[in-house]
Amino acid sequence: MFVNQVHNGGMETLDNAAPAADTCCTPGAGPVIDEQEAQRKARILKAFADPKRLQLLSIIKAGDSAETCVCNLTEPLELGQPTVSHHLKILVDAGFLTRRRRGTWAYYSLVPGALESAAAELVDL
Amino acid sequence: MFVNQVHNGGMETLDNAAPAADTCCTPGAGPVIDEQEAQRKARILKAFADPKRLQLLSIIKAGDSAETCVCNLTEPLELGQPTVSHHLKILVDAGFLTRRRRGTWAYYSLVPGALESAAAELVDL
DNA sequence: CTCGTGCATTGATGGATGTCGATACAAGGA
DNA sequence: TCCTTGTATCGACATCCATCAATGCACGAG
Repeated sequence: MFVNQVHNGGMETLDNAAPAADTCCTPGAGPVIDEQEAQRKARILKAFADPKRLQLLSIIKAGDSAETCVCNLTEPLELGQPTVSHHLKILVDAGFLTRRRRGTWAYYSLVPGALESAAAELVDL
Repeated sequence: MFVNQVHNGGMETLDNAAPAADTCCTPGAGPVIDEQEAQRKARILKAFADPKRLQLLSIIKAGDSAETCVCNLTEPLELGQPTVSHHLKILVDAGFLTRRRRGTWAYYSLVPGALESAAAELVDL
C-alpha cells in the first residue's frame, strides 16, 4: 500500500562513489514527540485558538477581584449567554479557568501559572 | 433587544444600605484586548492547534542540519504528500517555517525565535 | 411550595478545516 | 526534446466547531 520510500528503484551504478546525489537530506535522529503527545498538546492549544476565548481570558485576567461572572462577559463579546457558557466550559476543561458558584451567580477565575505552562508546551515541543 | 443589564427591576429598598446584594461583581476596568487583536492572536495559535503540525515542527526542530525536505516528513506522520504540503504551507504562512528550494527538493527550516514570540503572545494576552 | 433569575445543557445549522485523489508545475537527466 | 521525480495546487468529501434558540436545572425570594 505504501510506496513512499522507494527513492531508487533498482539503481545499481551508485554504489558509494556518488556522495549524496539522490538523498535529499539526513533524516535527523533527534528526539521527536509521538502522536499521543502531539494530540495532548494540540488539545491544550486548541482551547486558545479562538478569538472569543482569548477575549474571555483577557477580560477575566483584567478583572479586579480576579473573579468574573457570566453576566459581565456576554456583553463585551457580543455573544449569547449559551455561547459564553460553552466557551467557558472549554477553558475550564482545558484547566485554565476555575468555576465557583456563589448564590445564583457563577464566578470564573484564572488558574495561576496555567498560561505559562501552556506557553512552555509551545517552546519545547 | 438586549435585556441583560436589568438586574434590579424597580428595586427601591436597596438605596445604599445593602452593600452589593444584587450586583454580581465589579466589571473590572483593566485593559482588555479588542476583537481585532484577538483574531490576530487566534490566527497564530490556530497554526499550532493541530497534532500533525506539532509533529512537523518537532521533526524539523530535531533535524540535524535544521533543514528537512518533504520526503522525510510524509512517512513518520502517516500522511499523504499533498496533506503534508498543506500543513507546511499553513506553518509558512503563519511565519514559523521558511521554505527553500534546492534542486527538485524543498527544504523547510524553523524561523529562529518564532516559537518564543508565539508563546509570549499567550502569556501576556 | 411557587415563582423568578442566572447559568448550563441540548439540538440544529452554517461555516471552517483536515484529508485524499487527481493534476499541474519545476527541475534535472536521458 | 521527452521523461522522471519531487512538490504544490485543485476539487471533493467528511468531520469538527462556533453559534443560536429552546429548554432544563439550581438557587434565592416571597
